[in-house]
Amino acid sequence: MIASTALRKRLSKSMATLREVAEYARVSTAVVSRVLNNKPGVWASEETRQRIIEAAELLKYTPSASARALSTGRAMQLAISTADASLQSGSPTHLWQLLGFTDAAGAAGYRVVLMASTEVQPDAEDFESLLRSNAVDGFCLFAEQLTPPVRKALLTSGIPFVAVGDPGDESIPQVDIDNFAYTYESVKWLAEQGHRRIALAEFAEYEGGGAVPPHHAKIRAGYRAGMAHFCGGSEDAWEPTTRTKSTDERIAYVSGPDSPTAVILPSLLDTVVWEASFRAHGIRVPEDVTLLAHVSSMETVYLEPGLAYHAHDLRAMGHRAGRLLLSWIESGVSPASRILIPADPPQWRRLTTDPSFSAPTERNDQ
Amino acid sequence: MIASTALRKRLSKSMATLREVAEYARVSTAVVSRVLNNKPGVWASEETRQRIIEAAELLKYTPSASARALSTGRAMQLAISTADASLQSGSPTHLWQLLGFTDAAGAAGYRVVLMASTEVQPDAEDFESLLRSNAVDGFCLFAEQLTPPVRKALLTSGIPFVAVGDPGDESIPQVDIDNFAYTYESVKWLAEQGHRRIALAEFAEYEGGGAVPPHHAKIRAGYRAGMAHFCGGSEDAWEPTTRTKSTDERIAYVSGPDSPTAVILPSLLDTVVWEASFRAHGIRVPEDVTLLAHVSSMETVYLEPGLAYHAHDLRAMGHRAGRLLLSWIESGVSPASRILIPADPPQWRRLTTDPSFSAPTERNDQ
DNA sequence: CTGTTAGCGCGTTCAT
DNA sequence: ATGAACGCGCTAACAG
Repeated sequence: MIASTALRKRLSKSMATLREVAEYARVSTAVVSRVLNNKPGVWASEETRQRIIEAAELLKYTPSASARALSTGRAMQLAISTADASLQSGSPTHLWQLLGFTDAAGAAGYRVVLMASTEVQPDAEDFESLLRSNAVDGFCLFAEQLTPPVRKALLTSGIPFVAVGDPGDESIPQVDIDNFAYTYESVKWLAEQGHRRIALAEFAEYEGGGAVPPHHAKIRAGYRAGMAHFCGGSEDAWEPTTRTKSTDERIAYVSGPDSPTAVILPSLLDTVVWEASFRAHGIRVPEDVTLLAHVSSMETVYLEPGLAYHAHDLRAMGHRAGRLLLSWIESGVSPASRILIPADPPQWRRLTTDPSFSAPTERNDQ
Repeated sequence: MIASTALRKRLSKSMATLREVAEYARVSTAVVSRVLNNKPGVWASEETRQRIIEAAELLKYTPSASARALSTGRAMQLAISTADASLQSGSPTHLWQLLGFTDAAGAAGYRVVLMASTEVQPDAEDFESLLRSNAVDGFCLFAEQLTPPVRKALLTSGIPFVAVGDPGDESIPQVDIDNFAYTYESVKWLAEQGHRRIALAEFAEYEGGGAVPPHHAKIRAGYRAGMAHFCGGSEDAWEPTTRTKSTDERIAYVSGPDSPTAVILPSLLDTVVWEASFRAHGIRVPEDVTLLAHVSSMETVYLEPGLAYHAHDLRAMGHRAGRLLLSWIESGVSPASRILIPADPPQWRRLTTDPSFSAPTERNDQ
């Protein structure tokens, strides 16, 4: 086949093989392999050792990934599925987790392969066939992807995998934000600012039939625990949703005499929308209403001055997931652990060109 | 080594090899390979052919990626670098392009590997070593990543690659939005709505020393051409920047007697910010000022009713880039082409719960 | 301690 | 039309 022949020629021109290095250094391939891989028990004459290293450098030797994979049975590759609703919709949240995961993999010499999919739910068969092809050594999944069939396929195959987020099953290796403590601390901080009537605005995707996602349950639990401890309890009306509300409804939430004086919001976009609604109607932020944004630490720069924020590091989260997965792969035994990432303490977004601004009762302790 | 032994055992239990399929079907491995790969010149007795296929299915045979790669010299993998400022900052724009690229790769049987990096500028050595390791057959880069050293490394190596966006060099294979026509059409549409004084608000990252990015130059050229053709020219003051302006400055832009009556905005976030500024100061959108948002087609759902938008399909763009790269890989010859993706026609965002809203002088022709 | 050799699983010539 | 044999590049077992 012509293409094949041409290919080989091109490759043999630019690629240095282990054999070539060995010939150049006048030793056998085995020694080269052992020296370059730092195998123990090689007190090779320090002189030949240098000769080998120099030869490899001179010839720009790079081991063939496929040959090594074939020989060792390890592809040195990790897979991550894109069959996720948030990711498909462009969520930076998942992108940061993905990047953090990739960092961890790269630092350990692993590559990350993206599993193609336009679906929002993964197909178990995709995992199985990729697994059988021996192209990857482990999987990373976002929590929502861990449907019963996928979970079963992964567990029975014995392949290492890790979940990012809260899959609602503590027995599988996972890394998540500590959502309970996170929201609890948000409430605590707002209480320290003098607030007692604090609202928690959440997404409402699951309204109308869907089940409450596990991480939302934890957020609510943390909120209620905080309210009970620091504010003498809360009311159901203080848990509005973010997406079903119009500007008028948002205004109404904070206008009554017993209405909340602070609102915890779950995303940057919601924060911008709520803030716009308030400012457009003469409600001052933070003087009249304090908005506490739950955001990623990468997003804080986009927050308007006068907002409070409580940030978590999603990239670190993905990184941690990668390391957990790698520990499984390299030890061969499932860590069976559940890692919760703590958040930084809440803060005010102070940077402003308006020198008259000052956040009320500033506090910034650990 | 214990781990290695355990590994082999696990693999041999769950993986079916070509040899096993051959033994099960009582033929030689060569025939199995030919039949399963649909090689021409195989009028194998239709009966054995069936036997082979059934055997493969029964044993859940999946070819070993590394073995095939080693044998054919093709890894069936494409690489995409993450060393990009926008991507690192969480840009959904690049994420969609990435997903589109992954779609195209997956459809052709290729996997996509993510090159790890926390940097915003890629290192040429990363590409070269990955290339030498024979782990990928081609590269996809975002335009900003194509710095001189990287470009040189790729060109001299002869490895197939493609740029997404505008690298400012038409000789290399690339896929981009047709930014000239895009902005030209935006102006045309606004002119059709009755506007004559139209502003173009851009990012200002390159102000203060940086060079004007190639795609911004095209956007401006399209804007000016459109203004010259449909509005009798434009003024320099109608090209403000989006990030350096405060609310007051934005208000000022549209408040004078000769100020713009329409503003073209480059992103969803800017759109939200400008709109909030206007509404907060009693400037009605779109009655007083029309805002035309340049967004991705995936984002239109987030636009407030009353905004105009002009969307492009970033996912399709990434897809097209993937196909271009694949054509290079499979033909062996550089396509040396430059593909420009057209945008959909501008539209009003009409969906609203407020029945009193109606966009002025609606037009929606192709 | 080092060199020789046998695979890893697949694609592909060469005989038949 | 089909089977036997070789090689891709590397690692790991076995000799020396």
